[in-house]
Amino acid sequence: MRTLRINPDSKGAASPKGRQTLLKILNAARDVFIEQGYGQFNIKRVSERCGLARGNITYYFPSRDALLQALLRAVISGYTWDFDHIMADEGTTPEEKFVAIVRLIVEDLGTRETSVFFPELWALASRSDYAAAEMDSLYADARRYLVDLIAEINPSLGPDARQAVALFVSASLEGQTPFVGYGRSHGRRLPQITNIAANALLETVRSIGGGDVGRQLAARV
Amino acid sequence: MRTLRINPDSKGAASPKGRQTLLKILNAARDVFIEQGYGQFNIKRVSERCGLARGNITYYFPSRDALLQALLRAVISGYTWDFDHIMADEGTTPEEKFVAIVRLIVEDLGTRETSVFFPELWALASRSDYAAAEMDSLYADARRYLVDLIAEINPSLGPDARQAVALFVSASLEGQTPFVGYGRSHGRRLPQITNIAANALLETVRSIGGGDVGRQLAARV
Amino acid sequence: MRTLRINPDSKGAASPKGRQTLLKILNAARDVFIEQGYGQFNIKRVSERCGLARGNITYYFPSRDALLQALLRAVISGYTWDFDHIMADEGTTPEEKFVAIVRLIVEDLGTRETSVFFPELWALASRSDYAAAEMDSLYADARRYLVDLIAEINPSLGPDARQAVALFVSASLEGQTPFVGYGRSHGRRLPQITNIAANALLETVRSIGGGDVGRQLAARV
Amino acid sequence: MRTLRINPDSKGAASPKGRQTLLKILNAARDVFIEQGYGQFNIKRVSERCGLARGNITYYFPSRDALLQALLRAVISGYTWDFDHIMADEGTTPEEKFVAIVRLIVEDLGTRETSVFFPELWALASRSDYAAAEMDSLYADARRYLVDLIAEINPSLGPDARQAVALFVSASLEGQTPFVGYGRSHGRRLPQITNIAANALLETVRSIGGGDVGRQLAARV
DNA sequence: AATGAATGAGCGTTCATTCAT
DNA sequence: TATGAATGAACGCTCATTCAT
Repeated sequence: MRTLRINPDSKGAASPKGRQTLLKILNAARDVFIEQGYGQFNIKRVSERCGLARGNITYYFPSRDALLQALLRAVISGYTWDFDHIMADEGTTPEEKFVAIVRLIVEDLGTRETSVFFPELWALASRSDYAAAEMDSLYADARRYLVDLIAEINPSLGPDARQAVALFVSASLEGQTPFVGYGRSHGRRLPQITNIAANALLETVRSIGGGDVGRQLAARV
Repeated sequence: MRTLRINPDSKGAASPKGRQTLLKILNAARDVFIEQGYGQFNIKRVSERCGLARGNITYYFPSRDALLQALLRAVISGYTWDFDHIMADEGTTPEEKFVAIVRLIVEDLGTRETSVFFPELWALASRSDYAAAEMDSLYADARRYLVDLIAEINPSLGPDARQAVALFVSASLEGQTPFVGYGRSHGRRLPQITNIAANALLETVRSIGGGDVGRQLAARV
Repeated sequence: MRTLRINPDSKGAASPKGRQTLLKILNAARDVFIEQGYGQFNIKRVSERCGLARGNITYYFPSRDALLQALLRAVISGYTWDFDHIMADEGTTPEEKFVAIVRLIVEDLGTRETSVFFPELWALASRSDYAAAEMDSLYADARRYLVDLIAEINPSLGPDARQAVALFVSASLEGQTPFVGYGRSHGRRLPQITNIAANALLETVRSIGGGDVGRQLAARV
Repeated sequence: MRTLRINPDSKGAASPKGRQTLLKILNAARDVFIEQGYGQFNIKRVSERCGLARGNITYYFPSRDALLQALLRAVISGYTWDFDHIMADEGTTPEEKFVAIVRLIVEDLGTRETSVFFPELWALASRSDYAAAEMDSLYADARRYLVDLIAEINPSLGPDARQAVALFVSASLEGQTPFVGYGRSHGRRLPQITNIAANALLETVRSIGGGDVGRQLAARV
């Protein structure tokens, strides 16, 4: 399970004890959110989970919504996938790096936390600008790596096309979650899907046409 | 907006008036679900939406959950994408049919209903066996068409590999929803993504290796 | 199970079909009352029990209370214990008749209906004048027999004393219900208690002092 | 009116203020139960009675049923009749003690609380295991004193017979409640019935045959 | 006579939030 | 900081009752 990162300007984050309690609350919040979903996510359950009085939760988070926002930020902050060491590895080709990243993402979606958290986040993003913004920043981050690799693998793609292809690749990978994620109906296919994804998306990046992808492809089909 | 289909064994569908009211409730329920999400989906809002007394909602649906289930079923029943006429068109190649289906799906995800409903459904499926089952049956249905076309386009794939590839294709398409769906942060890229998806996935189906996909691919990468 | 008696001036009691439905409702009402208690006694359950629409129940009984009253009367009407043949038996002494009546009453309290119905009725009588009146008339009826026998067994007792002793005897017997009635915690002692009651109460009637019982006894102790 | 005893392991009894509020709630609950009966016993009425918000009642008692259970226990705990000083009086014979206890019980049943509470309890005991258990423990307590006295008054009775006779005596006394209790139709006869009960039951204990009461008596009648 | 439909009041329960200590 | 206490709004659900057909 990933570790949560406290937002430094949270209330109570000044003293060491405050920081500890903050973490206790956020961890409990994460557990409740993962185990019971957004629908059952409320201060009462969180307080029971971490053994603190309800009043104390509101001391740190003035409202339920504030807690949820802090939770989203904390979870998402912990998610910056560990792509850096993949990128830094000098002995590997861009293709190999691309495949490694794809594999990392797909395998991650086999964890309970990921396969529960993200669908909730996507749903939330329809209602909450805050959730939408957090979601955005997370994926923008991940796409940055993809864009760089795509540029190397397929130099014929222009900047916008690279962005679009990275978006497609990223969304394709995320889309596997509700189907082969932890506990989902095709969960046993996760390894198989991992391989398919790696091959298919690498091939896609290699072969997709140059120029303005959108217009060119529109003509072809 | 799609029309809802009443489950014929719903209670209260005895008289014509009852059936009309049932539909009124389901429509209101759909609206609330789409506009406010699962979190705000409750009988009070539904009753206000359709101008009926709260008690009358429970007359038709004995519990909030029963209403939700009926709603999921009704929405999902209306969703059997209109693939039949695509498949029936004798002048088109399997590749063209495949691309047509891909386009149909991606374009559909640009509608408000789809881009709100499905993420909620995916999140729900983590908690509710019922939602999971409905979700499953819907996608199983859609994949059936894909499997047939994949078999024609790439005859070297065995039955299980076809299933896996169809699953990957379908999930890849669905995965675009939270990113380029209606109102989502990259919504303006929907046409571009549509083209990329069509080309990339067709290419994937064409070129993906025969035999046991999983093992073969595992070896290649 | 005793049969219920319809109040002839009930609505709908005119036609044969009406009478039949009335009985169906009352039987269902009795079952619900016995099986679920006054607290769960409501029109919905009764209607489900007898398979009639709720609207139809209110056709016969304009209100829940009216149904309850009719039920009480119907049950109580069916309860006039069969004392007449005991009293008519010419070969038996008054003592034997008294004991026979005591036994009949105590044994009856071993039935489920009796041991559930009467405590509910006693509780009800605190709140409802109607229930109190029905309860009164039932027991006044039963006491009439006792008073006659007591007069024969112990001629020294004046009219008021006879009434008081009969009241004590009757209440003593009823009091066994919550303790040795059907399903109660000392239910297995019912036969034993029957014998004790028969002997003790017969002895009581025989030996209790003449004159004004109240004053005399007050002096003795 | 008797005082209620708080169950020491009740929730919310942490601070003095909490304990005070708990008592306020229980008192209100008792009043509602006595004045309006089990049928009208609900949290809203209790909250109105004690001037607290409904939510605060559930803060102390998580459910209506928990409140009812606490109420039963509190009322019953307050009921351990004051028999000890009667038993301790060295100048009185067992007969006199027996009569004193009988009088105490019968006179108590002339209070409003008793004559309303117990019939409700007996009815409740048919449905609720909890009520049945509480009822049981209360009466088992009371019978213990009777059994001891019976053993002294009539040494020929074996242990089981003593139990049975005590049960009969206790039930006979309780049985007077719905008839001569406070507000009941024969309430004016309470003093008269007190005397009859005292004499009759003392005589019963004195004269009832030794050996196995059940079998012997069965033979006699 | 009987049904299905509809209403509205009422209650249990949950829960975010406030506040005194 | 932390807790216990208290509030009030909201919601699910039950149910008696009314009414058109």
